[in-house]
Amino acid sequence: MATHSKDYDFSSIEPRWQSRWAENQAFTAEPPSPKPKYYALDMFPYPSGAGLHIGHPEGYTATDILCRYKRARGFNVLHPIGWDAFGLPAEQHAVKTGTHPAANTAANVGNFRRQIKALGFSYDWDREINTTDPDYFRWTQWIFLQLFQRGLAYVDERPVWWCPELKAVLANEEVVDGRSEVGGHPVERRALRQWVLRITAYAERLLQDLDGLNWPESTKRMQAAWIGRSEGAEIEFMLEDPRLGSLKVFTTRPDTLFGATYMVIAPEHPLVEKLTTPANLAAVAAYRRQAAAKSDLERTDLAKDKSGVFSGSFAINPVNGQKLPIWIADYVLMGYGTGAIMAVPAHDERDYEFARKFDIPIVQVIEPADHSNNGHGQPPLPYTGEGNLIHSDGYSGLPWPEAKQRITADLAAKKQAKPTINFKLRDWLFSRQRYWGEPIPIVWVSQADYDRAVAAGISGLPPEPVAYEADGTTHYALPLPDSALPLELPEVESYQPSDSGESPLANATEWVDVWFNPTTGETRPGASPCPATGLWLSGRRETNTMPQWAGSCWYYLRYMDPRNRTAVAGREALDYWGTPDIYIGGAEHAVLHLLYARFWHKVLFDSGLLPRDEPFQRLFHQGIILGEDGEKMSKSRGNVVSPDTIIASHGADTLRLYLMFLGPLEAMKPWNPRGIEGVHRFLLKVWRGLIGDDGAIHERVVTCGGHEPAELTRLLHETIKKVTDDIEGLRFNTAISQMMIFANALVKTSAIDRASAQKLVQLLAPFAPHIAEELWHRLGGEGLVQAAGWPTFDPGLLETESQKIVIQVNGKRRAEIEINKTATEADVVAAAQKQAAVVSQIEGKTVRRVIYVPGRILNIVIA
RNA sequence: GCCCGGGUGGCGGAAUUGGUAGACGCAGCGGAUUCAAAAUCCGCCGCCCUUUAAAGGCGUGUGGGUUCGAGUCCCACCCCGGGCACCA
Repeated sequence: MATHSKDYDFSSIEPRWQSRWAENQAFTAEPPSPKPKYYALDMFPYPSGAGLHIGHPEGYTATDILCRYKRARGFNVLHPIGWDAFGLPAEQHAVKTGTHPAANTAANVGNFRRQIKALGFSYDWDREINTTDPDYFRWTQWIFLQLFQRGLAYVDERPVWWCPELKAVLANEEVVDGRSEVGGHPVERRALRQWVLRITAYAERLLQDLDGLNWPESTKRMQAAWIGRSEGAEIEFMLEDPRLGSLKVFTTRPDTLFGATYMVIAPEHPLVEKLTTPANLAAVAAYRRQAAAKSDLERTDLAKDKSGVFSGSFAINPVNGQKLPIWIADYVLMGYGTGAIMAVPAHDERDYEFARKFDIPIVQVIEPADHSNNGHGQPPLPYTGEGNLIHSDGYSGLPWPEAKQRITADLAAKKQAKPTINFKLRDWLFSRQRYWGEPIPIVWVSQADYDRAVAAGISGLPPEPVAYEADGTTHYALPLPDSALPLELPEVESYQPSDSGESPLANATEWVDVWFNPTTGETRPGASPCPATGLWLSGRRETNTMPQWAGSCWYYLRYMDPRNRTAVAGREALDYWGTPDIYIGGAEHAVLHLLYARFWHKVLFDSGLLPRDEPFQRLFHQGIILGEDGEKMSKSRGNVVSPDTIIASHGADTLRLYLMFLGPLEAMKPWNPRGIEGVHRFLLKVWRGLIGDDGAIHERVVTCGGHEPAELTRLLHETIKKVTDDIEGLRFNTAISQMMIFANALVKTSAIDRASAQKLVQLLAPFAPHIAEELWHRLGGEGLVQAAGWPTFDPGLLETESQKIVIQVNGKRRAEIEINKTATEADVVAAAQKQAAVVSQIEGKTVRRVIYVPGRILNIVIA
């Protein structure tokens, strides 16, 4: 079955073994069994037209090494791949060419598949999935309906990013610095009806559960910061004019309440109109118009320069009855807390800046605790550090955390405050006005029809109806029953969104306007007469589609049981495979994808569908591979390296090895085209160390024992230990170094036992599987190398009788001695004192101290 | 501005709990082989002083500190990369 090449001919060896693996179904995951399982997950790619980027095989090689290693160790391995194939680039291509995005997507997937197969990854191709496949997105839609039913999906008018150039609505994450992420076109704000998922309901758990995860700390911190939990209190301020009621603010610093000198409400705050006195009407109106015109970008970018107007009204400070002027300013955001604050300029940088600009009094109420000791006057304001209260009747002298508790409790007793927790995390804007996404399986009906559906007892309804108002009528959301899934995309004439921003689906009137039977999910064209029998409602389909995140929120579940027709995945598969044992992918998904997937997973866990409440126990980010010039690879820079080129010139094994040898997996590292020769030479060295010029086994490989030098045996066992430890720790670069060291010894040795040679090949197999299979076969190995198990090392062989001790004088290395392991400190000192270099250093000096670290170092300290 | 991560030869990078800095590889230099070249093999390869060698001095971004001993720990600073950015 091996090739007949005499020298290392990767171009014939690699395809040969790839087809052999396919024929043998070598990487097909076994059904659930008592065998231990190992599930390694790659972030599946978006199949772009550009083909595989060198960064893809970096992470994929890492998981492949782990999987091949685990298979050798007897694990039942699940190593799947698929395609995250909905998305904007395919849609834009469709708009441009008029061809269906599915055609383009299929072509790209074909290209990606070819490239990935050429790298020899041990994927279970029977489990390949594609998010655009109706058999797949049927379950994406099903999960959406679970969210809907649990009251976690609702509709709302939301200002969204509209890009006139792309004629598309963009999500926040697709807008960078006021421009579209794709193409860099300017964007503006528009209010549109949107689906929103209530991820904030899970904020607390999403934050709490980060604790137990084996993730990069930086990623956990980023998620925690994104969720942004902050503890404080909502405090109610009565308005000076009691007819106007009260104003609620959120603050994390109730202890500074005596320092409040004004209030601020956001320009969008509902009380703005009531609070504005006639004299200020014009100024306020002008300011609101100005604020509304500002994009979020401008609002944050011009952050340095505070702006605002006085409303003319006052609020009453609940602790001291003082009158506080109420300002309107856009540095307060309507979307957070109550959209109103109490401003304490002495202890908040933003309030300080504002107060200085508008000449508002600044009252200090906290002083540093050690202030009285240093006696150097007041701290510079604004002072945001720790300290004790001053100028706060009844609380002065208290440390601030205690004052915070007491003031909150005292006001709470009077029903003027309540302890509150706020999150920065916002609900997830879940709809897109696009064609190439999962249709949202919802039909809109009138209130009367909704009531009829309720009366008919249809299932899947949320606790509260989801509805919106337009043109004076209210529309109610009815879910498609499971039996009507998948809801497929209709054919459309144009993929171009309308200028109004509605999805291209809105133009598919036959699909959109229907007679809908909420019990069976059946529909009939709306233009035809209402069917005579059964419950038929006049409905309009939802025309928004889901964002690209949807399909990737749960794909790791589908891999466990990808052809299941009746569930996301069968219970047995879910219980056996659990969740991935490792998930490797780029750090660019640190927040959004990983947070959204955690959210969905928790919802499904709450539905009793999943055995565990976190999807990714262990997460690892591979680093970015930069171009030769140290810059990010990009077409425009012309520094892109294609895997195809390298495979053609050096082979997949060399590419895999080199990607791992570049540096630590997590590091950002530049591509050096000359470095690849080094690892290629290493493979050649292994080949020539084991295979003679005639293509037969090299004469140094002996079958009868006793000829292999003990040194080589010891090095082999050191190598087994090092490679094993390094694979477990994802330190592939140093594992390869160690194999190189062994290869250097191999070509110098006169003899190596065949069993030792086979062990070397087994160690190499996860990294460079093709050459390893070939050598394994030529060395007489049975079957595939992965079936041969994993070599173990003999700790006894790693022991030596003598040891090297470094001799230092005053901490500087002066000599080293080789001495028996049984030597005592006195023996070592005596031996050291015979060393010429030591003698010349200590001659005529007094030895003050001797430090001996057994087996390592002897330090002689002299005066 | 705030929060992380990182600065080690010409280059990518190694270095247990603080214990020989520079493993492995690239590039470079010298040699062997060759008519010649490629490939391959052998040797050298942090910097400085020294004709050479021996010996020595200096070296992990900068400046201090702790320690018998610091790439590793502490303090201050500089530079690079990433994230967040009026969230009260």
